[in-house]
Amino acid sequence: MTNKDPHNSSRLMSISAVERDCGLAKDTLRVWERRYGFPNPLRDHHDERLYPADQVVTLRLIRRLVEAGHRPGKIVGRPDKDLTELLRHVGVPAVQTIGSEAKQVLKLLGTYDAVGLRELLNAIVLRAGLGAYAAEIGPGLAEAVGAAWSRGELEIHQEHLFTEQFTTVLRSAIHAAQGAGLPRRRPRVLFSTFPQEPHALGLLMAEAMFTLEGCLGISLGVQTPIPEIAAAAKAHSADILALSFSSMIPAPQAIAGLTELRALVPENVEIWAGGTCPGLRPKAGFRVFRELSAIAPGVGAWRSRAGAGTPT
Amino acid sequence: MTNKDPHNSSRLMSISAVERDCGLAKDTLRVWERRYGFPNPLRDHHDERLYPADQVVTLRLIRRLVEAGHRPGKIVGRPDKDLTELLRHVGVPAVQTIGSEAKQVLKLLGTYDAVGLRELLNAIVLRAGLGAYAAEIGPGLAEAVGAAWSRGELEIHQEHLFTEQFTTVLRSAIHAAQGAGLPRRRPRVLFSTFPQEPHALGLLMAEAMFTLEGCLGISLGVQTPIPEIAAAAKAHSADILALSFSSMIPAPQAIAGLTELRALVPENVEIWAGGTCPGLRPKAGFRVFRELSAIAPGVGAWRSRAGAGTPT
DNA sequence: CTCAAATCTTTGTCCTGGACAAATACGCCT
DNA sequence: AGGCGTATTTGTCCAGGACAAAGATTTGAG
Repeated sequence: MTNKDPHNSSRLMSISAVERDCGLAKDTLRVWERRYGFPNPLRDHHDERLYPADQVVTLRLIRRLVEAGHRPGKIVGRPDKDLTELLRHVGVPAVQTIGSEAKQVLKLLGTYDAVGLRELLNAIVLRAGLGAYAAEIGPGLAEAVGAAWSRGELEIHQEHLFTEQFTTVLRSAIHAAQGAGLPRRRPRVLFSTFPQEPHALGLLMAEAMFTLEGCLGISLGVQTPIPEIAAAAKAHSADILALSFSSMIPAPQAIAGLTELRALVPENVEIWAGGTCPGLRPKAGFRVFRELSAIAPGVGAWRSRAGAGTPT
Repeated sequence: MTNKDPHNSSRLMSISAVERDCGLAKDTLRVWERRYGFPNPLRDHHDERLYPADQVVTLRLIRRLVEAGHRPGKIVGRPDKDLTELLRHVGVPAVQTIGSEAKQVLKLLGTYDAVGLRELLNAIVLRAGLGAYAAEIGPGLAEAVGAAWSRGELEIHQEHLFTEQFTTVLRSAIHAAQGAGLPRRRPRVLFSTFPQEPHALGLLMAEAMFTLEGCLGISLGVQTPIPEIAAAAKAHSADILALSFSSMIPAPQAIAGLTELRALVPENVEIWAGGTCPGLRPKAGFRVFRELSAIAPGVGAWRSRAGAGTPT
């Protein structure tokens, strides 16, 4: 067996370590090298790729740009300077409004202070409220952390740590909101993602927005096969199916899945899609929410449409 | 581009879907086919593999056996009957003592009832206590869920859902225990895993055990590079580094990592390894805990060794 | 008889280079 | 401007070979 990995040492990384670090498949790394001449790794004595640290950082920049909708052919091989310039124009521009919190988060991640981070996030959610935390501050902080990672200022496991703490705080805030005064009433909303989509963050943020509107929420977790989503919708007599997408799924596949789902559930069950999937357009049979803030009015509209909004 | 996936339909799965389902790398699936003649997928019009559902179930059985230490060469290609027979002899044998809870869990997973599952787990942790929940019931339930998955009675996303709910409940119980009366005192324990190890469950169960002993805990999350573990140990002046392993990491690599870590931290910092890594043996420089129940006496021994056990 | 060192076998990961369909961009027409 | 057909880009898959790490087995020493 040959378990290539320890090469994190001495600033040279094996292809599997780069795959873990950058989230780029080995096949993709190899085909980019063939096509664009980058990355350009060294080789060990048995011709296995060894990626220098600086190329890994460049790959991180590329990864972010591709996620934001840029095409590899246009950017792979360009110097870091160009890439950072392009990156300036992507992402949430509201970073300055949460600049001080973001700085604190990065500092806590730098000192491996998970507890401090959780306390900070808890303080933020208490001060700003669940809505702002989920819809504005959260995405802003995630953006800041992702940007720091792509600049090489953070390691991937620190981003994971942030996600974990952020998720924990958000989940418990949702839980608290569900238990609080406000009586729960329809729509009954079912949350999940398609099998190709492992990201839970967007889903959870959506869940927060629906919870604030007093909806009844049921989370299936991520990566549920489409037939099972339909089955669960029936079992729980859901009114709305909320599906979250990132750029992991290409838009046509998302649309195909949504259409398939549409055919499996009754007409009166609505399908709402959201997330950061470049090029996902609304079509007959489902709605697309590009902003979390659009959820609240959407729920209001649903309730007017549905009549009085029958309790439970 | 060619994003192979939707083939979950019609009971035929693409190689990438099987990889996700079974946790077996595409390369591994192909080389098993070449070497052992199994799996034996159909091909689509462009010679791409299409795995029938029954072969996928067999692959799940094989996956579990390999995880438990069996060698592929001895079991790949054997009929399901043999595999199920072998599986009877692996895993926690205490399943009957928690049979009724396990049955409830499987039922709740079957009806996609995440909330009910969380309530059940919460009830269990309150009744049985954190220690029994983390050290006995948890592993037993995880075992039961994994076994049901390998028998084809559960889909992989349902196992994920269980893990998520179990983790949430455990985390909040740990949190509650930390806040409760019992004053926290040394040893100060730092938790993490090596970069190749993404499983958080074992780590969290260990954290529960240490918390019950009144230790000061710091979790770095999973997949921390070794130099960063050492740096965090220094920054937090940890007394013990607790590392968790599953069969994702082969034993020699775990030992190499532990030895590397040993060289990076002062002599007086102890390194404790645990988890289900077949063939991980204690060596000079670090201890190996095969059972969670061994942690409590271990902490007691540490405190006697360290003198009175200085507070904070 | 126990344990460690040396030898043999098994096994997962990496390699090259080719292929193609899905995804996207572009140009055209209404 | 917006829908449709064509051209280009791009990620994933394939075959088949190679090898070192992991594990099993044998050998040798105390």
